[in-house]
Amino acid sequence: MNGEAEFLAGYDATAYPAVAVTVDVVALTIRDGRLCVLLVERAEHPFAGHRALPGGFVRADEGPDAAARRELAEETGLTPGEGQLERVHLEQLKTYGDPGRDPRLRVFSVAYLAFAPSLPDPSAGGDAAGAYWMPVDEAAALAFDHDVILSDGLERARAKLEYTPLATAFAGDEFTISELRAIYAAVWGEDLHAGNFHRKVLSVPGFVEGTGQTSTRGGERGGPKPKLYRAGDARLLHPALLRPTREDGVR
Amino acid sequence: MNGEAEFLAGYDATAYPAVAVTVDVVALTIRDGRLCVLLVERAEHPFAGHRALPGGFVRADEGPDAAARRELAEETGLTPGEGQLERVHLEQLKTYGDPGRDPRLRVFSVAYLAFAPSLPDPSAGGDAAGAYWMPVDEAAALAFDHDVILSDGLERARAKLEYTPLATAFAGDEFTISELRAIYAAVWGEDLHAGNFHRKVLSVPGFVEGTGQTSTRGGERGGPKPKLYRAGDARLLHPALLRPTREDGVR
DNA sequence: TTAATAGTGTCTTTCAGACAATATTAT
DNA sequence: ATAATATTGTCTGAAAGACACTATTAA
Repeated sequence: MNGEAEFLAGYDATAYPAVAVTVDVVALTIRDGRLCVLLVERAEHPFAGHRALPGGFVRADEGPDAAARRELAEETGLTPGEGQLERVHLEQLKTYGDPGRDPRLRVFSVAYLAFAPSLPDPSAGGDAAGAYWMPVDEAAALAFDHDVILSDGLERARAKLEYTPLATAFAGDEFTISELRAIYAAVWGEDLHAGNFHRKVLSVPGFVEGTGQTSTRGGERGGPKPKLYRAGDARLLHPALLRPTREDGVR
Repeated sequence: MNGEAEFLAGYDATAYPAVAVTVDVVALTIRDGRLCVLLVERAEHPFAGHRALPGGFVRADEGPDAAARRELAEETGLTPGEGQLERVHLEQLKTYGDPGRDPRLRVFSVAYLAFAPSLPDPSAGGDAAGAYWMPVDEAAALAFDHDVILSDGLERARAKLEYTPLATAFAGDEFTISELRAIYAAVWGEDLHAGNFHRKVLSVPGFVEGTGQTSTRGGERGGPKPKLYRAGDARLLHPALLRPTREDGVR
């Protein structure tokens, strides 16, 4: 059968149950050295009082990418055009559409993954009274299937840090190698050897480029003033930075 | 604003334009040493006479995964329960939902990627008179945005072969190292060094396991009888088999 | 001074890739 | 016999990881 073709040729919108399409965003940032996710507090049933990923309906005149960026802007209080929101890395994660995942009607949710540099508390901007950043290891019992979505997003984020330079999306314009290492440590949940990490990062072509500048201060507990770097022009890391303690082969 | 929550609380199905959700499948197989994709011939407008990826509407009682497997079964003539269809690897690829991608109504398509061992011609089974396997390098000018979906699917497939043992999903139950190498060559579009590939495959834990058997015949143009292997229990290849001529870093 | 950090050097092991060599089989 | 293939061996260079070392700075 010519599935889609045949179906749509005879499609009558009123003959089928209503379907809604939303976007949900797994927005990650680093705060105080911990990996945090943006959550909202639900006011309405179902799951009233539960935490959930920020999200909303895809409007008729926008694609899902635009909807995700709009939702992220609404929840974080960032406004388009100032460069901040544009610097947030946003990519599609996966679509969740099992029957019953929303008790009210059939909802397909296109989930997105966002990497943001440290942002002000979302309650400051917008009307998101119940929005905040929460460490990912404390984020549980989320509404709907958002626990699964968050888990999938974290795994994707951890994998992406291996073979892309996206860790720099968590940092400011200029950063030190130590700050970059802290990002990897927060996302992967394990410490990395400082010396080997330093040499490795500088050896990957296009990962970072030096600014020629040096930080005005050393570390909080001593140490020399580190050099400053900015993101390079590589889109893939080669060779990749592989996670350490991944059990071989995953049988 | 509590995006999804607020919206859905006040959701009235008749107050919003109709939205449809379909699945489209990029089903890949190897035929005569070439990577091929399953296509259908469209009979109806729009894009009548054009080729398209097989797909169809997600029914009310099934999730998108089940819908994709059902569509694949309908187009290939494979029937569930015989093991053949179950051995096809199927994974979600990406969702496409830009306004205007279907000229009739708003359609979100959840695309899937399938790896199948060599299958009979689809015209034999089912009622898919206009369905066939076509080499991917000849598949162009597809309906809707299916060129983009196919391109995304091919890139995903090429990447997956690097760090997963999914190449074995293109092979039969038992295969030789040469056959496995031919699969890599077909998907990546470049020849691989026989000696190095052989040693590499056997050195990755859990990639393949020997059957103790030997092929009954050597190659068509001579050579010793090769040993037979089956898929091992690894779900990730470590270390990975990286593609050769990828330009460093991709700036 | 003390302790912590930045950055570099060294060594070992693993692995990728080039290349060679040998044995086996279809034609 | 000839040519193609399967399989193993050898060598070189890249790269990961463990560890050590020096220089610099905050407290």
